[in-house]
Amino acid sequence: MKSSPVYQRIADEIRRKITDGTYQPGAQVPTEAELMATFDVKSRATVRQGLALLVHEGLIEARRPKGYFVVEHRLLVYRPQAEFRRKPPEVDIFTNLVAEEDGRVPSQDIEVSIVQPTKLVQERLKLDDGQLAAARRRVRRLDGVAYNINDSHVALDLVQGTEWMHPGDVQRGTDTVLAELIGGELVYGFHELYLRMPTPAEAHRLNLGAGVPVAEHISTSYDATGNPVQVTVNIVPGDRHVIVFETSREGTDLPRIPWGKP
Amino acid sequence: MKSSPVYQRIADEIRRKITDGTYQPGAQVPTEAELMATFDVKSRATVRQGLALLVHEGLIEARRPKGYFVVEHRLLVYRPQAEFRRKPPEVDIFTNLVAEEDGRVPSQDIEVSIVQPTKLVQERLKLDDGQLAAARRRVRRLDGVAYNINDSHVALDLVQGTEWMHPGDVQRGTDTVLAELIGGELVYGFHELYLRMPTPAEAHRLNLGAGVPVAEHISTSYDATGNPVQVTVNIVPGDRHVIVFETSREGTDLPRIPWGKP
DNA sequence: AAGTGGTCTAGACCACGCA
DNA sequence: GCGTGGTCTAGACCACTTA
Repeated sequence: MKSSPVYQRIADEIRRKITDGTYQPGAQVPTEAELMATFDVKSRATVRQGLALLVHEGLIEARRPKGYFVVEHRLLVYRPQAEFRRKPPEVDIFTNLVAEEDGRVPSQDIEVSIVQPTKLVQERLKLDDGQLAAARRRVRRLDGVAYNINDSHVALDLVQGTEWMHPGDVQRGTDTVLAELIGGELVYGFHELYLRMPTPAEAHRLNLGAGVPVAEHISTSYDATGNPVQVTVNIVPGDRHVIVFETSREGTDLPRIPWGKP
Repeated sequence: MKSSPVYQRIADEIRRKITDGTYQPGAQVPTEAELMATFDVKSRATVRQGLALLVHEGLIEARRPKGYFVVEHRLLVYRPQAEFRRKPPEVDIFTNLVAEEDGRVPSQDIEVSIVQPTKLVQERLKLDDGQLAAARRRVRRLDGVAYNINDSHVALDLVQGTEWMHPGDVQRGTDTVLAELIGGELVYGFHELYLRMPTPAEAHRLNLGAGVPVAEHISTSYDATGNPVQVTVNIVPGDRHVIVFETSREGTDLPRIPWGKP
């Protein structure tokens, strides 16, 4: 049995007090100076190393010049398949989510452009080399703070000059527009979730703390003939969302099971 | 325009070379001593601060005494709903996953116990206060290295003395056993994904690097009458898995869309 | 103005694993 | 043995925010 480094013991002690409830979410933990005293450590670097551990675990955050505080999270429900569960999709998934929260005001920035598709998009949409795509980029906010990033892509020749490319809210829903254009509903969704730490650009756009991972959610929508129509890349921050979906045995109707936050 | 701190510039420079392919996955990045020279920095602490940034972004890892290296990931497909897509589930989801990889040997440690249910389990299984649960804990490995952790819970009185509590492989599949016990299939699954950094215990059990997030995947299975039967908590490391699932419009059969890794 | 964390210096000794 | 990163000391000055 060898003893662990001092900075580890500092982190372990504070972590224990967080998980056992001694330090509640939102409460302040000791300052660097206090920790130097209680652990009889001679250098700030040592206690800072311990605190950095907890910061990168997403347990605490620094609020200068107050000190370090236990983080508190308010999670929204993020439902990848929601668009398939109501017909027609009279409301956007996002506004639907927010309905479950009270008194917070949703908004979104929308930006539409014509792009050379990335390899990711090209592969999933089965685009020919050189074929262009239209991109509809959204940042969705609640009371002004960004909640997630959502970039949809379709083949340019499908939507050029249509409502899909309107850089603002589309009342009927963009999926309805797409359904008209292809002459049929989007009936099938394929979802991939990649878990990783955010890039600095994402962390900046979404105001993410140091210990907050994201899911890169790539959703590909198909029509009834099995052709891919739309690829959407969502960046979903782990500190604001719980991702929720349902599955059922083939040939079975989904029972409606109410779900409240745990 | 104010200039960024030195350790930021060091991290930015190396990150750029990783994302643009100058440093390929598995390649070594400059050592601390080399970085001190090229950035004309006087203290190891400064370059270490920059490298720590990249470590916590999951981009590089230290291999003592060689230096720092760009991480490389091999992702397995993790399909939360797989159990609902074949009948009977002749193979376990996990062994099914591994079938998509070649030449790696799957194994699992299984451990069964009787437990006081956690609040998480109690709520989802709708257990009465004091009602006990059975837990079936698995660590699933590939070539000996842990890939994920999987703890299933059911009401004790449902499975006491049955095959479900056998602490080893159950050839017929535990879901088949459950179906027999309740006299009907598990037809519906409700899935919650929480993204976070691992606890030190999880990081140790799964051998996770510093910048690797996990998904806590809570899957609740229901029978045809809408009663919850089983709650499974999976810890899914982001550096070894892509989480994949499908959705379809109500009343629509899923087309079989083949999927290769991107 | 005071106190917090943010950045950086200039050293020291240690632990580990490869040649 | 040698070079790597891991841990720690003992300072310094700065930036920010709130009281």
